[in-house]
Amino acid sequence: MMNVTASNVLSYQPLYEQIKRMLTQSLIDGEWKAGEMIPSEMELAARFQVSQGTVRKAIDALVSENILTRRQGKGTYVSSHNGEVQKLRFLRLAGPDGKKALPQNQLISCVRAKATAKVAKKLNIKSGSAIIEIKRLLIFDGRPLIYDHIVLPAQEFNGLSGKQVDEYKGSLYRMYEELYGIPMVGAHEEIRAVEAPAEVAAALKLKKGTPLLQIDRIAYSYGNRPLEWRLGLCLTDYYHYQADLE
Amino acid sequence: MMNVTASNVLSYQPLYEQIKRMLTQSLIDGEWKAGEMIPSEMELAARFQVSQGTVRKAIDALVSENILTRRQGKGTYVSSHNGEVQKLRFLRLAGPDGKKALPQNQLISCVRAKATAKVAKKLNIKSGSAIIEIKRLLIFDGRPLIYDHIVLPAQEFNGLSGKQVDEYKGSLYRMYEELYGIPMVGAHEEIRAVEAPAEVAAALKLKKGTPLLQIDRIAYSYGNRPLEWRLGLCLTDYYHYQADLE
DNA sequence: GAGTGGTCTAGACCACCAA
DNA sequence: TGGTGGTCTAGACCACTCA
Repeated sequence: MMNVTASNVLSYQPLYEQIKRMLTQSLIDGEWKAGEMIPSEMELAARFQVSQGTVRKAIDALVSENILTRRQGKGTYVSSHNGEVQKLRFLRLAGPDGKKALPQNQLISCVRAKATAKVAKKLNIKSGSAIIEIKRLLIFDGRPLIYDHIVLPAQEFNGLSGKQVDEYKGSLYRMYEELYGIPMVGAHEEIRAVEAPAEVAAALKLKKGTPLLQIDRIAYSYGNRPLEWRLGLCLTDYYHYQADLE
Repeated sequence: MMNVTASNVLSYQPLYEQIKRMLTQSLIDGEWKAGEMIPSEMELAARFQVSQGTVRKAIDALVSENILTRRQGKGTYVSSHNGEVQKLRFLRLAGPDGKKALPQNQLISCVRAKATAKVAKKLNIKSGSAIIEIKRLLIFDGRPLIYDHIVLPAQEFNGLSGKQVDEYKGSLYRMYEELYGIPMVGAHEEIRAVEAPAEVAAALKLKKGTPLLQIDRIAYSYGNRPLEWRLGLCLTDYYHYQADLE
């Protein structure tokens, strides 16, 4: 067994933290891809020369971050944006009944461009780097409610085209995963109330100046690596954004 | 030791779930109040006739819900809204730097009234029950940014007056805890973008119709008991609402 | 030094799933 | 039936706090 007490005092880290980091590294290296099963707890315990309980605690932490998913009797899997529930994982908009539903997707444009200083900062890339810009409408119950402006670093999403966006009706995160091997595991959102700009008002068929919910989102892959910036403008007359506090 | 396997198959619940429920009941019964230390893990293990590890797992669950707080070397405490960090627990509004700060509080009114059907439904009380209505401004960096309308069931907050609201500058949740023994442990929020009504626009010194973030919050005490309804209207030019997704 | 939470182990047994 | 995750135990030892 590993000698716990001998670890460097100045950089003391519990064993399960170290194992958590090693598991994360394996995910970054692509040893296990989204949707796949990882080795059993006993196998991992043998690999890392620790007890099953310690591996379990490391996995617990990753499960609570929605990075891994346990299925009793089957195994532990890499979380993906596939499946009915997972597909809506990052969607916080719900109807009057509090229920969420996958919207329809209507592509407006998908072009290559160069990153402005503002965008470069959001994506942690160099100003002027190649980016891909997507604009689209999201349609709930037949009503266009969200105008999305999405920016991706072109280097990681090489060859992405509007055709692909169309094919993956509405679920871009599933597309990132399946076509580019990039699973998004978290996001940070800043929310404001703004007046609808002319272009957006026209697309959503609203009067210019109508109040809209502006959701400024940066999405991250493993290791807090920002790989998508998204600015959504939402009409919140029928639908609303929901959050739970603890 | 308790016989785990003998528990009713139809209603099988892990031991630690049962213990979690018993701990929650003790909190509801007021055995331990906000800010107080609960018995040590060994003491609880002896009381419930289980191992320390099982008590630990029950406490883990309550800690992850922010209901209990561990302090290594000292003990496990009932979470409260006191203290610098805890005070801002339910505040999601942050400045341009992403930092949160406790706002100043300016009371507009505090009156007794009867619950309309809408309010009664939110607070799960009978229509026509006595309620307390508070209106106030929250002031960040000298700017009035939030117009709050707060409704409480009068039965649980007997004798609450504007004077008390003033004394607990801005931190109502601390007041609920200290004066009425009611710790809020969670909340559900619905967020929309709306036009400022005349009354609110005047109070915040804005043009009528300015887009504001409307935060409709129900706050809960132990056992998901709703005890506060709050409708906040926020100017989000300088500050923004922030959320993290996983 | 005594008491608390935090980590780790080894092993037993249960619940669930698939073949 | 065998493999997976899930629960529970008993005991050792570490890290932290405070008197």
